[in-house]
Amino acid sequence: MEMNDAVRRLTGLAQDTRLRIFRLLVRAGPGGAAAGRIASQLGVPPATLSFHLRELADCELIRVERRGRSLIYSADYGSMQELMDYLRHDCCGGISKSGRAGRARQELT
Amino acid sequence: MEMNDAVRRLTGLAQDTRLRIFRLLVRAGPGGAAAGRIASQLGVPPATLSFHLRELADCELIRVERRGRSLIYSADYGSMQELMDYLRHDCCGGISKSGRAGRARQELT
DNA sequence: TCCATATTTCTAATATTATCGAAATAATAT
DNA sequence: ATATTATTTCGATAATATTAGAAATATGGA
Repeated sequence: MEMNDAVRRLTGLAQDTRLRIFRLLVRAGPGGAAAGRIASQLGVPPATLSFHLRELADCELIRVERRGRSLIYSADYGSMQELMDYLRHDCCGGISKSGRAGRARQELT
Repeated sequence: MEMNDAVRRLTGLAQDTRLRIFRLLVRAGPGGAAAGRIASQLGVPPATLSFHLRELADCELIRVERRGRSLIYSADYGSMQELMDYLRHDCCGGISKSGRAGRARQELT
C-alpha cells in the first residue's frame, strides 16, 4: 500500500461523523446497512450523510450496492486491514523501545 | 480511549507531511530528531514544519524536549499503540466475516 | 555584551472540507 | 402515468486547515 492511499484512508476516518458511520457499518456486518438507516441511526441529514458516504467510498473504506430503492453500504474490511498493516509495518514499524542497537525491533501488535 | 481522541490522532496522521514526519521520527527511534534535521530531511520550510510538529504534539503523537538550542522531537509510541488498539477493538472489532450469528467475531490482527 | 544558530509565533493569503436545504434522479407500487 | 420512497447532486455558505515569509524568542558561544 502506498503512503498516499494510507493518507486518503486516514483522512476518511479522521472525522467524527465518518468514524461513526464506519463503526456502525462494521457492527452491521457484511450485510451492511441502507443509507436511510444510517441517517436515522446517527441523526445526520441526508445530504450531509451522502457527502460522507461518498468520501468513505472514494477511499475504499466502504462499498455500496443497490437493493431495490435502497443503497446498501458495507465496511470494506480488507481495506481497513491494509491500512492497519501499513501503519504497523511501513509507517510505524522499526521503532526500538530500548534504543539499543542490534536488538529485535518492536512492532505494533 | 475516547472516540474524540481517536479522531484527533487520525487527523494528526491524515496529512502527507505529518505522516512523513511521524514515519521519520519512528525510524529515528527513542533518541528522536531535531526540528532542523527533520526540516532538511523532508525539505519543508521551517514555519510549515513547526506548524505540523505542533499539530502532532497537540494530539500527543509526538513529544518534544529541548537539548541545547535544538528542540528534539520523538514519536510517542504508546500513544500510537493506543490508537491502533482503539481501531482494532472499539472501532473495527466485532465484524463477522462469515456473517453467521453466534460465531467468534473477527478481529483485526 | 553581541553574534550566530535553532526554532517558534505572527499574520495573511489560499485551499480544502463540512454543512444542509432544495431540486433532481432512481426504483417500486398503485 | 402518477405517486411514494430512498437517496443523490447542486449550490451556496461557513468553518477549518495549510502554506510560508517575516519578525520574535531562546540558547550557547566569542
